[in-house]
Amino acid sequence: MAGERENEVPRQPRSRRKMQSVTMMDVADYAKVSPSTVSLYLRRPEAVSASAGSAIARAIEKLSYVPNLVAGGLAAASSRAVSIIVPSVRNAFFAETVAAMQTSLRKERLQVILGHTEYDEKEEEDLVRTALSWAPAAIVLTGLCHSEATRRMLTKAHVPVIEIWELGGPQIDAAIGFHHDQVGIAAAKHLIQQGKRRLAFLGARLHEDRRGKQRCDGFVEAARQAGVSVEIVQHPASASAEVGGMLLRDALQIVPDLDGVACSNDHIALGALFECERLSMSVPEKLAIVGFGDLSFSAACNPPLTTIRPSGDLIGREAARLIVGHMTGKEQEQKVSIDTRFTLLHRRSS
Amino acid sequence: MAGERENEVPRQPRSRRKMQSVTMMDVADYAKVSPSTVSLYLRRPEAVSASAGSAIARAIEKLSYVPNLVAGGLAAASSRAVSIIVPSVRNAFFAETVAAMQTSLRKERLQVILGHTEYDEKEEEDLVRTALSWAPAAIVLTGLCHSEATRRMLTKAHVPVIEIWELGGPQIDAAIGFHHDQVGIAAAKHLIQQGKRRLAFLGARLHEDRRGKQRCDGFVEAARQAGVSVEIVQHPASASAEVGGMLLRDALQIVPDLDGVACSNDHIALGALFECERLSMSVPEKLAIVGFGDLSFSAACNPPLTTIRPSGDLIGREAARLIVGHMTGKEQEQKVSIDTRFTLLHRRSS
DNA sequence: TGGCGAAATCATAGCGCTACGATTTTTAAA
DNA sequence: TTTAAAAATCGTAGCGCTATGATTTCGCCA
Repeated sequence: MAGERENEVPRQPRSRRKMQSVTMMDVADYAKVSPSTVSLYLRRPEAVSASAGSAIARAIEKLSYVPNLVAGGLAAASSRAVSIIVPSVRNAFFAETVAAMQTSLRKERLQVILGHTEYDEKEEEDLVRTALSWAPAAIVLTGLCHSEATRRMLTKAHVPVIEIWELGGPQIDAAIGFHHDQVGIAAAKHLIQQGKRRLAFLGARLHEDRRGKQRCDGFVEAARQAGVSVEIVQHPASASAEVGGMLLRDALQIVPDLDGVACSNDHIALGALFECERLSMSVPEKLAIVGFGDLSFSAACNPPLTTIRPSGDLIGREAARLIVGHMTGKEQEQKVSIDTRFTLLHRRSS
Repeated sequence: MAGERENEVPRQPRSRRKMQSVTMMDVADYAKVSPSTVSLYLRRPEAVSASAGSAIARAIEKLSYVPNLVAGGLAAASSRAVSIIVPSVRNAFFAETVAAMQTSLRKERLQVILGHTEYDEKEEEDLVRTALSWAPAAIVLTGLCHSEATRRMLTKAHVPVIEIWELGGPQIDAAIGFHHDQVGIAAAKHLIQQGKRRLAFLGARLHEDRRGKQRCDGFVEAARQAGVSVEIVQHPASASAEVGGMLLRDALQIVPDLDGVACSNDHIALGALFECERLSMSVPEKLAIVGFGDLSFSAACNPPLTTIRPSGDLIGREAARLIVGHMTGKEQEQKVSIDTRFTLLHRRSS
């Protein structure tokens, strides 16, 4: 890195690896203040006099100083990083939340460190362990279900933990999300209200997708309570339009006079819609379809898809708000839980 | 945190904030070796004798020691973090790459730090600045176009830089991706081969989406060279099925006897497909449609969508490979460029 | 048994910054 | 003016770890 070894001294006592060429010390020298003042200025500009402030600002500009957050994190015993652990960013729901969080956190100069569990509890445990070694300002996890070891590490570490996208179970610190069983209930009630009486839930990967399963359970429960026939048709693969088509075919085999389906998400619903088209089954007359997610294509289908929209971005923004509140000491409450709700969008597929 | 202040000394010289309760020192004491040996064991287990190794392993297990990567990063002048800056993770393409990278990097115990530019060059500059203050092992950027300040910072910082998802321009260090103009050319050639002679390119947000624009340009150029009529129809909003429908209507207004369209991505193509359905326009007989991306729904549409598949995951894996190679010193080459190619999937929409 | 090179281990000096407590300067009240 | 209180600034001891070079231990042959 820095080429500082070729000088006249026959042998230097120690050749140190340097991280950066210009440090806070250099800025302090240039601005004729002490390093502490520079540090203070960087963290709480309002605590420094206007004259010192502008001198420091000029020095930073002149030397193009970039603070070393790693050193800062070590000294402060907490880094300006937030660790977010989601099942997968390929999933549009989580991508939306991650994007919203990152946007909100950036304003507070917090960085997002990302990890994917791929729906594996052991992987999550590992990711949490690594996350902790970064001494993050907060850790964000998906869902309320974690291994015992994960919970133990988190409670021992004294890091604020936020669990997102699920509500209604034992939470570690804060939780932000909604009740997935209520989504299922809303879908069932809606279909029944539309006069449908032979229902099915089309689900992908329900053995791994806890929240999908909750929606399914809510749906089945509500249908049963209303005295309406209901079946669960599922497939172990992850959700896609192809799987949706297959599931609808399977469902029609089991319940030939099927007249309403709820799907674990809009990918499945879209596939079901395409399958109806292929089978010349009129939607919603012969079969009503309700999805989940309100994905990018949902409003543009033929017919437009009735779906339930969660607010993934709101979850992200609220999580960021909580983290920032916690850091600034405003938010004292630990065990908050925020219900971000969901909306049923009644479009023409039902 | 650590409760070490209640001892007999009337007043301690300094109350220090502690990051963690059990440090490498504790492990060393427990295992009866020096801290250096523990550090060595953690970084290169094979350099430590079997007896010392197992003693250390036992100590780590017993004390449930979690190494502090922040301290490690400071001491080593480079952290085990890789900063990835993409326009948006909501975009399925980048989500796929990010996911693949994170999976590959995890095996080498490298963390992903994520940032979104939202297609804003100034934002990118800011993100790069912050990224640098983490002293990452590498920085991954999207595309080859960056502000002058960004380039300056990066070259000055001596960090390996990898630019992804674009090839064919001046690159900083390594670049991994493909030539987008060739995608456009492939789409045009394909449509012409199918006997189509009145073409249009349906594009969303082409003013911001550089790579979409490149595909568009390639398409138009190839069509012109073949002596085939071609129009560009665009919309400033970001890609969605709704915009796709609108664009197709616009296109038909401009070119009533339109017989082939290429779309800036599959969202647009899907919208066009739906619009055809509404207009009772047979696909591919009256109108052939080619998309880009091979998104989750593309194979399941009616008719299945002909599209061009980039390999987003391969880009991610290759990037990870390069980074790891660089860290271990295997990969010496700087200015490599890796062409990950693309595939035209001829399905029934053309 | 001695001696030598290789392997294993160690002691130490920071990496760049922040928080603490102390000191200096400024402000306002007496 | 004096003086207390408030505001601004400073000096410094680590935060926990790694890289370096030095030292010790080991394996092996003469």
